[in-house]
Amino acid sequence: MPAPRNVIAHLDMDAFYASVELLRYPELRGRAVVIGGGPAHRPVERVDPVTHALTRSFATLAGYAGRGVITTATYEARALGVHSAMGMMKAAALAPDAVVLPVDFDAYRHHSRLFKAAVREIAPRIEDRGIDEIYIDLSEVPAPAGIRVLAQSIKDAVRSATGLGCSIGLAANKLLAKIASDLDKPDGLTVIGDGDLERRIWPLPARRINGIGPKSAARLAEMQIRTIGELAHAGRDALVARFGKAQGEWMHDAAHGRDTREVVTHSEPKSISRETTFDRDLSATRDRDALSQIFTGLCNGVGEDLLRKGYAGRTIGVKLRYDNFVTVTRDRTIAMPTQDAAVIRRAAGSCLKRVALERRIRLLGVRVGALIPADAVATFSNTPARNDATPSLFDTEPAPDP
DNA sequence: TCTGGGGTCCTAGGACCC
DNA sequence: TCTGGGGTCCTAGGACCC
Repeated sequence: MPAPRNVIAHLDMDAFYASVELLRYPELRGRAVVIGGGPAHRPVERVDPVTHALTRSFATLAGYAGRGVITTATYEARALGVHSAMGMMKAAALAPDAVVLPVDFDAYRHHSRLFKAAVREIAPRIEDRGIDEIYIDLSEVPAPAGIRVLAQSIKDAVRSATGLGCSIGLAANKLLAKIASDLDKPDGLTVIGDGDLERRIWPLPARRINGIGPKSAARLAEMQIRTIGELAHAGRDALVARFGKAQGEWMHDAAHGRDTREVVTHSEPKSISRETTFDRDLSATRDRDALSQIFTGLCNGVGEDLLRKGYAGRTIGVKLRYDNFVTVTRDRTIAMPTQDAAVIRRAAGSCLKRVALERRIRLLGVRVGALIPADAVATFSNTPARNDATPSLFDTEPAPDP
């Protein structure tokens, strides 16, 4: 009888958005390409009237003006120092000749479904981690030729289903599998076995642990902790003293490669939101009409999303970001879950009345949380809500403006 | 030339309840 | 007329991830 094994894979698509774009524009292969910004930078196509040959002209970063960040860069662009989340204008200074393409989420979602379906054919237990990543539980999947061969067959299946490459990390848990998938990108296949922790994981920066971000990394650096190995030797008590019990103990365990999280094959959404950053910062007084229109549009958008996805929610909130990048949120819980844009707008409008509107605003968002499936609303048992501002049927007051 | 949009989870204080 | 205490809900902010 074979010993029970725990085999977890983390699969990460290589430069996903950019790679999907290269499927349609193969002439860009080998060039620095970045994805980001709005539809204004769509390539212009021209058919020669005589030869009927199709030529496309692409926008470059040099001609880019406006707000926005890079969502994905090809490896050629990354070699020039451009990376995701970088402002477009900063990227333009580094790589003026890089081609810019607008984001096309519909296309990425389509290819996302394709690659996940291909993986599911081989290994049905997968956990969604967004559009371009999954964890795969391979513990029960037969691997007569070994797990490396099994992982390679998954990579092959993804490529034949989509034409796209991916990197896979294999380990005994999600934490190590995630680190492993990043070790040999692109087109990687990395196995982290029981004896590999000290040699392959400990030299890495602490930041590579999923859950240690820039703030935690900076605080660790203050303690002279920069690598995962240094974190492992830091001592539980010192970490608990600095970060609190939960986070300190978690960090210590993570540095020792310990992680007991399951692969979660199904989850329900907790919130649905829409937000937008304006082309220029808006004033609540001078741009009142524009702001009001945007606000209504966001509420309608969230309402549509709730309807389409089949959810209703009772915590309605707004988010504002001022010109100085300070962000505030306000929310309010109503008695009955809703998916009605007018109800959302009324509740969100009342939240808006509780924020300062002196500074100029660069972002406005609307969120609905505490979701339940829409078909469960009829049987929703209403725990008497405090602070309840649900408008009744008799409430004829017009919806407040922002 | 600053810094998107969609999410999740955690913390912490106050209200409220038993 | 100093000092309960545990549990849940609500709200605001923050860290982090893709």
